[in-house]
Amino acid sequence: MLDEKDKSALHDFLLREGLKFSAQRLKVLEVVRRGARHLTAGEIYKHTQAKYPGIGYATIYRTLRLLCQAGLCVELKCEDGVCRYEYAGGAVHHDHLICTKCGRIVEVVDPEIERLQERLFKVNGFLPQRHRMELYGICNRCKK
Amino acid sequence: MLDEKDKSALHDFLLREGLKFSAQRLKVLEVVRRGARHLTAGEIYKHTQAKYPGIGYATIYRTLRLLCQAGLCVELKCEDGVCRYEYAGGAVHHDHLICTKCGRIVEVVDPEIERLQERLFKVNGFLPQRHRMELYGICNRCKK
DNA sequence: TGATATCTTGATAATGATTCTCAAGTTCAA
DNA sequence: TTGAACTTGAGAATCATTATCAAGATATCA
Ligand SMILES: [Zn+2]
Ligand SMILES: [Zn+2]
Ligand SMILES: [Zn+2]
Ligand SMILES: [Zn+2]
Repeated sequence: MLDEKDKSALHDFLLREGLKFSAQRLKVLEVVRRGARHLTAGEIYKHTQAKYPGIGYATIYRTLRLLCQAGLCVELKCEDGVCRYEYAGGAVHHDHLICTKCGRIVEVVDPEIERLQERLFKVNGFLPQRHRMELYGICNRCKK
Repeated sequence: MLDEKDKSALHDFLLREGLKFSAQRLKVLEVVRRGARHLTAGEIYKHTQAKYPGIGYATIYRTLRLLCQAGLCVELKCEDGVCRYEYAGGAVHHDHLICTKCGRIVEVVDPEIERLQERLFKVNGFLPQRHRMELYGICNRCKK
């Protein structure tokens, strides 16, 4: 169900941190890996229930945090106050273009913007860590 | 305490929307206008209490939403899940550079980035509405 | 292969920011 | 001045996320 690469990336991370492997953690990774992108914790909970009945909400949240630390997942704090998660194993950074009518999310990346962001960090004496850029507008389907 | 311009901008907005003027609304606007930038609703509540004892939390939240609609205030959804507000009467758009150690917030704007963002909207067939860009790093004071 | 120390889990309670409810108080156009 | 419509404050409700903790699973080492 899951690439060996993903599974061993999880294993390696757990070992490195002195943590333990579990079926639950693997199932959550599977859902994040195979499911749609930008799922909420609640959606991930439901999908994981199908593969592992009885799993609890707390485990979903704990595991998502773990996967983020392992670099296998990225958390996106949305304007509606709900976090969404997406698989990030070996994926490149990207930003989001979001339709305010239908909620459609398009992933974008502009190398020139990325470069200018780095410059902003430097000019202001900051050590760059990460950034978040969300562009809100109305998509072509909703413009009519 | 407040520019006539701010006061009448509030009045105009309320009139236009069929809403009513109140001392509470004026005081909240005053706090947002005169106080520090990027205050949380809780901080605005405390500051407003000093000027208008007895004001309730609900009124603070309701008024902040109103001021945002009126274009007098801008809401910033922060990573810690708490919203911060800043006066926006006639102010220009800006983005935020945030120190992950001390929480310091520097306001920045890069016209070139703004231009490229517009291009991203167009290229993807979106009608631009707004955007949010936050750069997270460690500021020079915290780098040591 | 056990014993065991440590980590993980699920149920549930707690948290904390924000929103809702509603009776009582205000505003303002007529 | 009057009254319909809007606001307010107190407290309850919401809702995503965290914390708690006893019971269960994992991995290490003899
Ligand atoms: Zn980017
Ligand atoms: Zn994405
Ligand atoms: Zn900008
Ligand atoms: Zn600002």
